[in-house]
Formats: sequence, structure tokens, C-alpha cells
Amino acid sequence: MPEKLYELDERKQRVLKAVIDDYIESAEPVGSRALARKHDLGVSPATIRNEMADLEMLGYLQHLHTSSGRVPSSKGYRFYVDGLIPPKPVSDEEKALIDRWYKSRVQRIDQVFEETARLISAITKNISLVLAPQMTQAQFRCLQFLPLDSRRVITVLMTDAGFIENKILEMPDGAEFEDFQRMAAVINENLAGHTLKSIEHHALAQIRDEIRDEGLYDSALSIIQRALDSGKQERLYLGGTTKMLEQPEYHDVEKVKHMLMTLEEEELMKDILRAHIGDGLEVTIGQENEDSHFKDSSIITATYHLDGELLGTIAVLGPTRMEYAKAMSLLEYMNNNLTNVIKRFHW
Amino acid sequence: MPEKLYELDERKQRVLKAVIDDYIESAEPVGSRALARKHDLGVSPATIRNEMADLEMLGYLQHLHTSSGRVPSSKGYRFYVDGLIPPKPVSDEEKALIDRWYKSRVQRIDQVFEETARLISAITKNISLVLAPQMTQAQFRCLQFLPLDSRRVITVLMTDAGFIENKILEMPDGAEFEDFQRMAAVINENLAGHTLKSIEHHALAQIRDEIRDEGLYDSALSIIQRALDSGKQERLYLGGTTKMLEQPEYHDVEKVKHMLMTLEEEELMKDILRAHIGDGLEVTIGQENEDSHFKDSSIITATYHLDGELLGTIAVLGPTRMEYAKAMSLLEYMNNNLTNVIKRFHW
DNA sequence: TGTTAGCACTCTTAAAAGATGAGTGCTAAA
DNA sequence: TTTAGCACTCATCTTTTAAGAGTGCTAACA
Repeated sequence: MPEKLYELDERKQRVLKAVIDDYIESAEPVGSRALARKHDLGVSPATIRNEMADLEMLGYLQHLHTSSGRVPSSKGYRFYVDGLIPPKPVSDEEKALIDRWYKSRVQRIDQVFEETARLISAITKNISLVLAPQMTQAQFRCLQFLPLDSRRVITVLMTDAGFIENKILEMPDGAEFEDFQRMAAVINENLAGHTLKSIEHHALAQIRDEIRDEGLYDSALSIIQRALDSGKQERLYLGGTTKMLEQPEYHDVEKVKHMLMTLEEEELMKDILRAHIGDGLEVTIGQENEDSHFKDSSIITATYHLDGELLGTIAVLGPTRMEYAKAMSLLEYMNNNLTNVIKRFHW
Repeated sequence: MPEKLYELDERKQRVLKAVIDDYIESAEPVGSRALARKHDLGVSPATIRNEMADLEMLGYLQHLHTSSGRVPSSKGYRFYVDGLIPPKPVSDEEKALIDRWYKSRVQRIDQVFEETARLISAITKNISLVLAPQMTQAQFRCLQFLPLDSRRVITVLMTDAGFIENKILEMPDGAEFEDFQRMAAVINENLAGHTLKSIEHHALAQIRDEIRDEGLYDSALSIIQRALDSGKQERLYLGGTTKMLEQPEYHDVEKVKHMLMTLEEEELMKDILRAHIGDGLEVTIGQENEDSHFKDSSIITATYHLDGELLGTIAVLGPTRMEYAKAMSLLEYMNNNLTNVIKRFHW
């Protein structure tokens, strides 16, 4: 049966696309009559009924109740996303909006991520997630100490991606600020250009040799350690928890509560995003989600890079009935844009 | 009529208190029979009915519909809060929880505020707002420059309350890093101990005299300006948007959406909190709120201080039917506690 | 053989009608 | 002044009814 290869003939595909387009727009189960009226498929409702029955048998559509129209299944959406989806590029107005938005709101680099999340939510009316770069991927640029008082110094750590972290440290007994400055010189010489990750594992040994003083070395070690620590975790920015209420799927407070509580589990959400990291755009639909919390949600992720280095992930999370075309092209655009915006903070 | 002075005799007060206690707990309009059963007031439902009718005439209670029990009015809550409220101190377990919470989660000072908001929401199941100190109130401690590359320096600004802000700046043409260091010395000598606010207005003139170079002075000025800018605004931390869904008042998505959208207007919320700043605990109930968005909400605020200096405000925002006793004592406790926690970051 | 019209049937949703019950207000008696 | 009693009001819950959208199947048609 060569039919097997192309399970869906051209008309079935047209019907499927029409059903999904309709459902995405209306959030109501779609019936044969309405379908025949809106999209002119050139056949009668009865024929469409037959096609829909076939599509249901094949698993692309679902019946909620014996009566009442059909709704796409995960498999249906999958086929739609993989082949039927109409391109819906980001409009010029939207591009202009995005540009203006960044220009007016972003000062510090963490605001880039915050505003990116907000922007994605504003445009897609869905929840957005932005996983900001692990600083471990970033390269060490320099570490400086500033005297604070007789017992403390401020450690300022910089990476090549424009991140600056600071931390107040107690000086060990007997140490002078000059010792710290000497240490900084040694450290900077040895570590410049290394990724933060590799610092942890290798480069410290060399420093040990150069700093003769055991006690000072130990505190240097713990200082770097602690300075790195705060930069180590990826940060997750969340947007659109208000916007999502506009989706009819969340007109029930219980569902909202459930979703918000899930989103609050930051580690879980990070894991999910990390698991989705692939190259470019990745769409995970309903049942395809491993986590049971998201069996009726879809997640679209895009990973952004800088000079070939993986930096992070941006994502849209919403009901399976989602404007995939729009969300996907937006993420793609934001993806490229984000790289540019970050570069402004990069030197 | 001496009665006028004490509009409510002792029994009326007991009835009012019982009604409010009941309503706060159940969120259902309370009727005379149920009241007589639960609280033993020693009189029959009929008598209570009469008392309630009086209380309604006097404006302390309200009728939703001809039938169905009574609900407290803003005036009723006001009387309750001012005189009837049963003390409900923070329990030892809660104190322990708070202590552990801070110890395990707080590293940087901004986390203090973030976690304070989260904690208040967790305990009161209501929205919490924390208005973090204006850094303008804080005292300038020192400003340091760090070389970044040939064209840029990193500016690090410290205040006595432990805030550190940093910012990357372009060096003006012809300037050397040594110039910046010289400038830092001048600036530090002149500004140490001044509040950030006063710096803006006064102290800069002296610096002008000491730094002879006009061009350098201008850039110094803009540097300080920009470094201060980011610290100038008060920051608002918001917590409990998920927790609020547990209140029956927010079982309607439209109300939730409305509230969340209002909360998103950061400047509006800041203004409201600023307007509420008084000494110690302040309770604003329902209609007493000037902003129309909060006519059926209550806001409890507490301001926290450090060494007599106003630092900021913490607040609980919820439906008028709120556990005032609990929220008030919690805020009072957090208030003191916050001062201690902040002191850890203070030197 | 694929397409279509027709029709019985299903099931949801909305509106109407009734039943229940909590609560009030008033009157009259204690 | 307090209380019991009773008629009355409304919200709410359940049941009933009606309407409408949609399906599935059969038979006719091109």
C-alpha cells in the first residue's frame, strides 16, 4: 500500500489544516458545516464529515463527546507544525516595537532577559521563559578587589559577556589589601580567557604555585569559588502570567493556580528547558511533553548563541491550541535579535 | 444622649466582633442563627437579629440581598481593627520558619526583599509588597573605578547599607585611567558620609574646584550621575500572586486579571505605598482607599527603619475580608526582623 | 466509486420551573 | 427588653424542557 507512506492525501491535509486553523482561532470544537462555510474546500459538509471521521481514526483529530465537533490531537498538531503551518513572519510593526522596547527599557544586561520575557508574552499572549546564560560558559575576564574597610574587600568579577558580579568578603587574619592585589594580578594573568567552568577544574593549580603563601592561597581559592558561585546558576526569567489569563483555557482559576504553582518550581522549569535544548527551534506538543504538568500544553523553545557558544534558551509556553506560526517566527526573530542586543553588552 | 459617644454598647460590640470573626473565617454572609450557635452570646437569634439590624442602621454591617446574612462594611472593619481585634501574635513556629527561611535563602541584599515578600505571602496567603529603600537615603560610602580595557572603566558604587551598584562607562577621549583614579580619590574624600540625595544637590561643586580639568569634571559628573541613577529608584518587590488565588474573592478569573494588571503598574503601586507611609502600622480598609482599584481591598503597611532612618515599606494587600490580626502582627514582626537582617549587610 | 442529501440520533447548553433552605422583619407574648 | 413564632424573600440546587449543533449512516446520484 503506497498510501501508507503518505497517510494523508492532499484533501485530508487541507481538511486537517482547516480544522486546526479554525480551532486555534476560535477555541471551539469545529464541525463539518462551519468548516465548509468558512474555508471553501469545494466539497459538501458530508464529505468533510467523512474525511474528519478518517482523520479521527488515524489519530489526528479527537472527539470530545459523540456530538460536538472535532479538536486536534497532539498528533494532529504535530503534522500541522511539521508540514502544514502557514508562514507568519514577524511584521515590520512588531519588529519596530521590539526594537523600541529594548532601546527604551534596557540598561543592565539582566534587564535584557527580563524584558525579552515580557516582550514575548506581550506579543504571543502566552507565558514566556527565558533561561539566561550560565556564566560557566562565559569567559573569565578579570577579577578585581576593592578595599572596603580594614577587614573587608569587595570582589568584582567580570566576564566577556558583560556580566559583572560583586561580593563582599572578609579578609583572613593577617592579610593585607596589598596581598589581595598581588593575588588579583596572579589570578588575572592565569585565568584570562578561560571559561568559568574550566577555572574550577584546572587552572587553579598554577595559581597555587605562584602564590607561595598557603594561607593566602586557600583564601584566594575560596574567594574565587564564592565569586563564581553566584554566577554559576542559570537564571530563569518568567513573563506573561497575567497575559495567559486571556486564553480561554485559563478561564478556570484552578487551572491557573495549578499552572502558576508549577511555574514556581524554578528547578523543574529549568530542567524542562534544558531538556528541550536542541539546535534552533523545537516544538513539543501536548502529550509529547514528558512532564505530566504539561500534557495539555505546548512548549516552543529556541536556543540562542553568541559566536558559536551556546548562551541560553527562550521559550513560549501555552495551551496546545497555540498560534504556532506566530510564536515560532517570533522566537526565531527574537533569537537573532537577542544575540545582537547581548552583543551591545559584550566587548 | 450620652449613648452617642459610645455608639455601640458592649453587646453590640460583641455581636459585631462575632460577625466579623465569622465572616473572615468563612467568607460567607453570616446570619443570626449560625452566630447564636457558634459564639455563645447568651441571647437568642431574635435578639441578635435586632442587634444586627441596629448595626446595619449605624453602618457597620451590610445587607447584600433582603435575605441572606450580613457582611461587615468598611466602617465595621475599621471599628474592629481599631478596638475589637483579638491579638494574634506570631507563633514561635512561624518565627522559627522565618528565621530559617532567611538564613537559607538570602545571599545578596536584594534577596532580602524578594524573600521577605515571598514569606509574607506564604504566611498570610495574600499579596505582599515590599518597597525597598531608596538609595538616595543611604549614605555614600565610596566610588571606585576599575580598568576594563583601553576605552572603558567599570564604576562601582557602594553605600553604607550594603548596596553595590556597578556600571560600565566609556572614557572620554584623551582621558587616562589614572585620571579616573585621581578623580575617585577626590570624590571619595568629598562625598563620604553624604546621602546620595544630598550629593546630587550640593557636594558636587566642591569637586569641581578640586578637579581643575573642565572636561574631566564634566565626565566625572555624568559618571556619578549615571552611577547614582540606577540606585535612585525605589524597587518594588511583589509576592503572592499565586497565593492570592486561595482566597475565594479571587475565584473569578476576571477579578484576578484585573488585580494582576493593576499590580503590574509599578509606579502606581509605589505611589500607593508611599502615600501609606506613616509611623508604624497603618491599615487602610476598602472604601478608605483612594485608588478605585482597591475599593474592596485592604492594605496594611509597615515602615521599617534603620538607626532612625526611614528605609522602606512592607505591605499586605488582600480582600477587605482579611485576617487583620494575623497580618498586622506578622508585619510588625517582619518589620523588626527585617531591620536585623539588613544590619547583617550593613557595616 | 466517490460524493452528496437526508434523516434519525446524541449530547451540550440555555432557559424555565419547581423545591429547598437560610435568613430576615415584624408582631405579640413573656 | 427579650424571645418565640410566622410569613415572606431570595439565592441556590435540581429537574425539566427546548433548541441547536454535530455526527453517523443509508441511499441516491454522477
